[in-house]
Amino acid sequence: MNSPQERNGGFLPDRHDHGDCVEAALEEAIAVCGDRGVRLTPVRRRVLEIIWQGHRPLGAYAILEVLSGEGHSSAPPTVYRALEFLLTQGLVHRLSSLNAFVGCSRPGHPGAGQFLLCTACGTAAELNDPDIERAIEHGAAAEGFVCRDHTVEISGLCPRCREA
Amino acid sequence: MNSPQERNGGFLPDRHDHGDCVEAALEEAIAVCGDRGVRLTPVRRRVLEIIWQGHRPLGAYAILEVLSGEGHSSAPPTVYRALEFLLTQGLVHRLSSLNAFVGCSRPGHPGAGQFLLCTACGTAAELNDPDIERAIEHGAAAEGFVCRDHTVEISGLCPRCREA
DNA sequence: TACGATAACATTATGATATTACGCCACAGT
DNA sequence: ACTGTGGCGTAATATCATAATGTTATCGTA
Repeated sequence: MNSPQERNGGFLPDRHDHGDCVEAALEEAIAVCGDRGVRLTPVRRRVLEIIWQGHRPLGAYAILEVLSGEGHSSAPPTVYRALEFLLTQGLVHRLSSLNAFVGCSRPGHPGAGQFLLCTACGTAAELNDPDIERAIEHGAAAEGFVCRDHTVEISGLCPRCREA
Repeated sequence: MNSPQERNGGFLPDRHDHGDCVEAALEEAIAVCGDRGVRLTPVRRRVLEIIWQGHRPLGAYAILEVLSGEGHSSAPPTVYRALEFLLTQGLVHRLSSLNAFVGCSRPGHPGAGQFLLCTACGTAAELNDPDIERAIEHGAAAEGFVCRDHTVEISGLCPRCREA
């Protein structure tokens, strides 16, 4: 287990106790929401769980399918509302190159993060590399541009797939 | 006018001869396609022109609308096929955070570039900042990840909008 | 407990983006 | 002229996301 500040962002070993991952993410989400006085309702909580269940980005309609299969009467707005909440609270990230969502490994922290997306196995890893952030900030400033947000999504092969 | 190697990637002054921009982009595209023995057909050429007509990213359906308004009988596949060609030849870039397309300022060169997207006026500027590329490559390598491609899209305020 | 305000949610419909499938036609090489 | 290929037109459909409207749940207040 990593520190509570940065959990499971990187590529993980073949066998880790994934139940623990999900549980830890949930506990932290509960804590974050509690601190902020916002409500992690059952739907929101369940969506977060579903997202954490894989270490790979999940599309909104894939989440919807899981929800629907559980008896929750659900339609797209249900999922998108939950996602919007989770995004706002920094509990998940949106990957625009995949139109998909992934759990945030540093909830409660600012910053957009950078993502490594394996095109072979679909897993995602989150970086929070200050050098990358600095380089971006610097490059933008050189053009007189003020950064508000950034999307950094790197596709390629993860350590495991690279060998195979 | 900039060098033929890097044209109009950055934010431009209020009044520049935009007809020249478009014309130069087209000439270079013709040259690149000629060198490679691929065909810049009328549809492809016209789509490239339309994209270059603004310095802002344009959605596929916006392009389609322009084409349709010109008597070309067009449907989504027409545009997407042209875009796919232009992307393959490195003549345009796709901005996944906007689902939109923008002319490449360095056609014929490798690399994905980085983009500054002004949320106020909608203009886009392309960077090709080696420091950013290095930082990304380095950060990825530290995770044992092999980069194939990357998406770097920075949203914020361009120099002009920042003042207003 | 009852009340009113607000946040969360359900439902239906629709908008926006992108692709599949199929067939025709133009053009280059023979 | 024949033929193979690539490019394009067309219709249908898949995929991703939001608008609009009304209902239900929750919370603070009395």
